Amino acid sequence: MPELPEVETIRRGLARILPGKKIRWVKILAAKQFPQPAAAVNGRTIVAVKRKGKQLAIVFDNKQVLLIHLKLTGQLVYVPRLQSGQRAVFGHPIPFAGGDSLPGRSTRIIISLADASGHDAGTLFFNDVRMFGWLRLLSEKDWRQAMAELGADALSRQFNAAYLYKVLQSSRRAVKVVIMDQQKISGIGNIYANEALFRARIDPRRPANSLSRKESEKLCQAIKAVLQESLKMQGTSAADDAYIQPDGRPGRFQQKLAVYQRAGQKCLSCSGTVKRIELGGRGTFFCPQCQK
DNA sequence: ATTGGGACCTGCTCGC
DNA sequence: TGCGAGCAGGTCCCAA
Repeated sequence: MPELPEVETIRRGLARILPGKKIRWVKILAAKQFPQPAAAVNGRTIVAVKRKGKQLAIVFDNKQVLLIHLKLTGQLVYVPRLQSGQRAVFGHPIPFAGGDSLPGRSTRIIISLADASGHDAGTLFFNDVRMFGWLRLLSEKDWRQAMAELGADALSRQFNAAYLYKVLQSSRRAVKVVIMDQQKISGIGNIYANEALFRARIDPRRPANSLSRKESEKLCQAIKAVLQESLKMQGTSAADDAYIQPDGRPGRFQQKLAVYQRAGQKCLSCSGTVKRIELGGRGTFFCPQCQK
């Protein structure tokens, strides 16, 4: 599922492609996911692609913003210009896109692009098997307000040990649930919450306000480290995971996962076994021997 | 106020 | 072999 490293990888990919391009037309196949008239963005030129937490923002020349949340299975795949009638075919299958060509079974929105002179400049496909993701066209003001409602981005300078300690002190919910609360810290989802807590050797069930300053610092460093390492490997395309980059390639950080989806397997740092429990209704993986 | 649980969705896996 | 139940999970919404 796209979390901070995956969404940032997508942002970087799109930032190389989209700025300077213009929207020719938009085809909305799932109105629920983009409940505005497609014509609202026609003719707009893209000036930037931004991100906070797990949300992407395509900024237009008129300051309006197309805010995108991929939720669990959303994909943004860019296909360069094709001959008319030709379908995009990749050298490797695109998970959940309905095969190795686009549009696929799970394509929900198609955005046709043009270069500055109005010629076809490729197509952006929004695929989403489970249809939880969404796109919204917002004014700059509404976008800023939506971003202000998110907690500090986990890779920003604003998110540091002191910030995390303060957040943790404010709740006695399980520490894992709290670090996944997007209103407190944005960008951390189930994979990296599990991985960061393992690296920091902290039991995910502990009440957030039971962590010392020292433990908060350790956890903060673990969060930053795991997010940065994953980003270097273009994110995690785990089993059952729809995440791919805009060019269709998967990420590689799944090779580095220490606990996520490793229930029953040997802990990588002790003789124990990775255990799976449920916390806040979500699968939680940890090593009961290492994590206290 | 905080917290827990269901709803939203689809495709895949599993058991009968 | 075929079918239905169960499961996965980010976020929102409601209820206790």
